Amino acid sequence: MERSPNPELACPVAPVVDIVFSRWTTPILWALHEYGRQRFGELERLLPTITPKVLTQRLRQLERDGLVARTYHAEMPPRAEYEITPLGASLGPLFAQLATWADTGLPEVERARQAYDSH
Amino acid sequence: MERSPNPELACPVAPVVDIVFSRWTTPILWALHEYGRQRFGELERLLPTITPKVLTQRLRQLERDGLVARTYHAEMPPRAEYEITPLGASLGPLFAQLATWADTGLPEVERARQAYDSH
DNA sequence: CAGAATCCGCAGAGATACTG
DNA sequence: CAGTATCTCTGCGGATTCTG
Repeated sequence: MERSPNPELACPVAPVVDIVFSRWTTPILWALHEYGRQRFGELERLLPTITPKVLTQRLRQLERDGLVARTYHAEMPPRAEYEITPLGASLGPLFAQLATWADTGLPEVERARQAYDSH
Repeated sequence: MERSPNPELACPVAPVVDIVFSRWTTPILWALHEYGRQRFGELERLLPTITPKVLTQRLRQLERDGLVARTYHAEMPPRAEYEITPLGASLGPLFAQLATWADTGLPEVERARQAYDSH
């Protein structure tokens, strides 16, 4: 088995992380996956602490990466709707497994932290 | 089905992301998982672009979270070894599924980006 | 060798205000 | 309503230096 000189690049997980697990992307994808198609304002209400600027940035990134689809209606008032794409939905099992790991993993992490913090 | 007021907190994936997918954590875990127990300098060599300060920070975080174990030998010269814990190793299937998703997902993302960038 | 300490730059987040 | 336009500010991360 040959040693790769740079696991940072060889690590097959790293590129996915940049796409799927950057700031705010998982809560956005989760909201769209759970509650279906949402308007911009609805997403703002679902994610109370995000600012419109950042929400726009993340939605654009997700749209560019093909995980989210945007449909814009130039009515008055304007209407923009966001929904998850098949590619985005294909992350579902992954998120499910992540949630499953969290069930037992997070408590263990919490215990490890308390043990560590009390020297 | 009741609507949670804050998917950012309700999203069961979010807390895991902070622990597992913060900067440099996946390449480090990957390296320890692939190549087994490593000394500090060996990790530095495996991750050529990381600085010792950041490597130390991330290793401390991973140790505190119980994903990595550190054994220190106060010899001369000193020797510190890092290995993945059972908890850290329990992320293996997750990483495998992530890598599997990458096989088909990354090319699709790439196509989506090119389509988006050419308007 | 394995780090700690310090200084520094800057990308990205947040707050606020404005527009088609 | 669905964003943009500025501004500010924090925290990550890099570079450098020092030590047991």
